[in-house]
Amino acid sequence: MSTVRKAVSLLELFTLEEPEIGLSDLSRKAGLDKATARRLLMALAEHRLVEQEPVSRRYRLGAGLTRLARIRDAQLPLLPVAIPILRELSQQTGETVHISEYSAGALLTIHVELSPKANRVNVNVGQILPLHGTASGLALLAFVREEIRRDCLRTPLAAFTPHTMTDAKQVLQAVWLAAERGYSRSGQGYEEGVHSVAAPILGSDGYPIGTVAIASPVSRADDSVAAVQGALVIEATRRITKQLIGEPVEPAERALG
Amino acid sequence: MSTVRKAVSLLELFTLEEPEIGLSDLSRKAGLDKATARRLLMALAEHRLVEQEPVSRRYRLGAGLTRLARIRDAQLPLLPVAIPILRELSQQTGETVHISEYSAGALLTIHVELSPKANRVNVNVGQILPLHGTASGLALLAFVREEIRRDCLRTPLAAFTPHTMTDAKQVLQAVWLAAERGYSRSGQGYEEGVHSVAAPILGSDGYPIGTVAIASPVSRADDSVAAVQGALVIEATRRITKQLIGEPVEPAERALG
DNA sequence: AACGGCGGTTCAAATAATGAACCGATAACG
DNA sequence: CGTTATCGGTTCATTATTTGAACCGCCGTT
Repeated sequence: MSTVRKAVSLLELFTLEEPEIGLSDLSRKAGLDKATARRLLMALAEHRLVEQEPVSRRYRLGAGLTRLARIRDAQLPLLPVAIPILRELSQQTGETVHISEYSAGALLTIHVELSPKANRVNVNVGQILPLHGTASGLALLAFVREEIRRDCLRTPLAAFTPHTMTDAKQVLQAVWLAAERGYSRSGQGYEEGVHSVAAPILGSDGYPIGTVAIASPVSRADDSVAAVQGALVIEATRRITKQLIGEPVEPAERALG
Repeated sequence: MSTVRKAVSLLELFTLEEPEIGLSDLSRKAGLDKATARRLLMALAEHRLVEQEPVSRRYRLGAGLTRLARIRDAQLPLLPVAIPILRELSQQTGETVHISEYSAGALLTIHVELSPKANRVNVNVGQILPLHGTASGLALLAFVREEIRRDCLRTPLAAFTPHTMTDAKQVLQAVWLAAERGYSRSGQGYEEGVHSVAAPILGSDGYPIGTVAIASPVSRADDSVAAVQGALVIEATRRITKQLIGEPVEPAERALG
């Protein structure tokens, strides 16, 4: 494993639940020697990607990350634009709504608006979603470049639940349906008991840069609910796309059977 | 130079002005071989710290940074709390206001509210401020732990303008004055023609975690203006501190002559 | 006082990083 | 329309960096 990968994997040990970690703990969790972990941390600290709490001597993520993230967000300010729209969508539907960003062949969940209901779907920020097993993934596949879709479906498809579609043909059917309707649907393909509906956010080139999904307990989902949610999620993503680009964007391509 | 440092220095080449850079360009700017730069970028991309624009093949900062920054900000949510207060402060004074975070022995500027006036001070997000040459630095030094202050003033002090105080005794005088008044003042210590007034934001332990500064053209600054700005910047930092911690915080220590 | 865990350091051995030369593709030029 | 330059990307023998077991001093517990 390259040194850089090890260093970054150290960064990824910090979570919302555990934002400060000591050296020994950190090295154990990363599977690295203490000396190695320390050298990597020092290098990261030099650029403020981590910092050390002076009294406890524990490490935490550094201010440099805030800075870099702001540079990125200035270029592609997804969250500030999307969050109010997601909140509204969550209120309209009473369900958990999450937004994911497409990056390096996968979807990364970057924000969640939780349903106020006691029986709700919980989604974590930072979660990586498989393209073939989630509504978000299907919505993305329905509008990406043909080549990316092919690459994704060529590799063997992992099963996350007994309901996961692992046959490429089957997935393609769902993708075609999503391309036609404008929204995708997935029942328990990634997590048991979770039903989702999703639509893509388009970039200025007409290809998806991410997705928005509404996740409900299966007990509250049926065809008519899905149709309503589908229409709402399409509207939400259109609004986000429009605000992001400054004008409505048409999909550059649609998966067609 | 360690591999990690090289990798991070690649990240730091991306700026608001140039958020997308090609491989050759990137390797030249970093002073690295093209092959080396590429390997580093691949490692970073694997963790989504950078991503590659599929068509132009140029690189840009990745979504993983947004995610990590959100974890950090959840722990220390300076900006969301501070920005509205900074904006107000900028409107009250008509001057440029900036906030910096203390990390690893230096101040990093994390947000700027620019003055609406034509003749204004421009400050860039991401800029690192020297502790002895800026009002922000002096405000910090006035309230940090004795040991940090000593360490800072022991090393030779760089001169950024003919006005920079490079004598530790002289700097200490300014620090003492700042500790007494609650705000610091610096005239052209870092940039010609810039006058600044600053105060510290305190963490729950009573030590500064950052500073807020009001930067004016020297032509608009005199003793009475500075006194007014000083009172305003103290009030702003107190409000930020209070919102951050949940209650007012008294300084743990003051530099005293 | 003995113990165990912490953060941090050392240095010979082992492994990973390096970069000059190369490839094919694309854009610019006379 | 060939020539040239630059792009992103790759290769592999050479080289320099990373590695980790053992060590330190420190602190709180037993």
